[in-house]
Amino acid sequence: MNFKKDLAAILFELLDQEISATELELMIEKPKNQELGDLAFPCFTLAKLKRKSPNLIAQELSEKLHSPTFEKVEVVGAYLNIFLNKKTVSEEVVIEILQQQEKYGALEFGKGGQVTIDMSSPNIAKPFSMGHLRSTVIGNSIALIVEKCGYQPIKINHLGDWGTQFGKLITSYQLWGDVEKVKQNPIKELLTLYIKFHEEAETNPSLEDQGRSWFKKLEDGDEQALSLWQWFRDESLKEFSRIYELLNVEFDSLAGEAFYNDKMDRIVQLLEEKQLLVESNQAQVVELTEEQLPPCLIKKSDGATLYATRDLAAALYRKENYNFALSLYVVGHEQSLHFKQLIAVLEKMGFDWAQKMHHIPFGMMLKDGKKMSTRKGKVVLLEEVLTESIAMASHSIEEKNPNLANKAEVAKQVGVGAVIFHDLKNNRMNDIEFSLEDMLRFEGETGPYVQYSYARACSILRKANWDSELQTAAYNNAWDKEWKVVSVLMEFSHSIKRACENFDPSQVAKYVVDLAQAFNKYYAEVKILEENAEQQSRLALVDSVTVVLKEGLRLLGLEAPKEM
RNA sequence: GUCUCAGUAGCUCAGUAGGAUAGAGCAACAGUUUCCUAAACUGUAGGUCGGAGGUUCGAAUCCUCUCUGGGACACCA
Repeated sequence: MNFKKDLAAILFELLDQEISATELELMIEKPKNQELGDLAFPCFTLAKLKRKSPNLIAQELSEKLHSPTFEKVEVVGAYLNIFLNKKTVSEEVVIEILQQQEKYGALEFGKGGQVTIDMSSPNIAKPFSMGHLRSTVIGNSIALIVEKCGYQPIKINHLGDWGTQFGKLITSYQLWGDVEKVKQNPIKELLTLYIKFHEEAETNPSLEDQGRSWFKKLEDGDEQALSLWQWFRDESLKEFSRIYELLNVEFDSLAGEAFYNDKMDRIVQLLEEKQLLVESNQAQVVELTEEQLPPCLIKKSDGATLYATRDLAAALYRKENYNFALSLYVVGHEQSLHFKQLIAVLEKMGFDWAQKMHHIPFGMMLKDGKKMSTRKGKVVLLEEVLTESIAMASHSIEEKNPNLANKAEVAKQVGVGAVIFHDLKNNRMNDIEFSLEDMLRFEGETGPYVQYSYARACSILRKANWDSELQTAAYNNAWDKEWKVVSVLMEFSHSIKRACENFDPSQVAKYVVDLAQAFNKYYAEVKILEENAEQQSRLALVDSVTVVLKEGLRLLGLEAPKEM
């Protein structure tokens, strides 16, 4: 069902095989405006080759261009505009969707390859902020998209569960902590203790030493330190899992920073063997002057390891355990330099698979135009936002559909959907100014809008007692009013491909909005349930819209309630 | 200072392996429900694509310079 390819093959012959079909296929474009046609072929570049005016070439080609799938061919200036046969194509598309169901749009180019995705990665004992939301939601959608393209995704939550802050936290807990309080509200209480530590440390610098010494004990395997650390970790994870459940995100691995503690010596040793380690200001670094990057710090002057060391160990571990085809890191753009260095060091070590690693950066969540900081307490908590959004969805339901059966469940799906969609609909690199108002908007280009479109379509099928098994109903209309919808339906796979190639879920988000818009227009214009000869074909179209909307939403991590 | 990302309608953004008259949503204004869920649909208005050069049949898109804003740049992650 690749009409571009068909057209390219025909043009290849008509142009005396002077330009390859693949090249021609790349030249074919979609007209800006559907009234101009479904496919367009600009003839400007042919002018030199054929030594004729482009307009004349277009004219000549149009006279020779014939195919049963083309309804007509028009010439506008140097453009060859092709109109597809609406009836043939529409029936083909609709039947394909109804037969393939949720498999529609799937691709195979990733067949079998494993893709590790480093995502979410919140810090233990700290609140799950809006910043972590981005990594979680983008990573989750990329996992789903990559899977749709044949890969096997492995979602890794690289937890921030190690570091000097745990020494500080243990110190603070020993001095002012309370078991019950922590159990009741772990993250909030641990954060309070962490903040208190910093406040007290300003007047009592010896606390810093205590913190360091507790972290040393932790590293040395001190039982008391270790059990406290384990406890903090467990309690934090319990709380995170509540959020992950709301977001409907699961992980294949929770191997965080602590997991790599015993795997770093090997990296340092390897670097030494390859003579890449250089001493600089008492620290051990890998020089990256040829790569025009600042040196990468491997060991501090006191011999302790660093972030980069840990990530090197993690990269190697992932290669050896998953033998990834791609290794993705969904981490904020602030860390771009770090990942450039990381990949450069691995390449220097002779690991050609370093090229399979990709940093997937994204813009920041800003508050008043500035980065949000945990210290100033100016951090927005994701859970509060989600709760608020669900409440708002609930309110809308009471207003618009009070007789709905499972209100609470639907409110959750819609409320959470609004938040996720808001994050995914734009290019990842854009910074987002935090605005509850924008996030909880349910009209226009939003998650709820798409979900609503889906619910409407489902409602029609329900009213019609549509039997989805009837995949070959009589299709007998002109497919004129439905053409816009059909032409969007057939673009699904293309949007998935783009999303996968660029690791960009917004491609799918935009697609799903396009489809919802086309459907809503159709819905307003045509009375679908009208009982006439063409009713069955309209219902088949509506059914195929529900299939694609639902699958598109799924790829973004949103649910699709049948009623709302 | 170096590197990096961004600058398109009042606001939020699409569009960037060069193509036709630069598109949506929100907000504003005017409409649409005896009829399939109005979380919808229709219409009006809104633009020096930050600026200046260049490349060419053609530039929001590519190159150079420049202005503005965000971010990163050695012992945090």
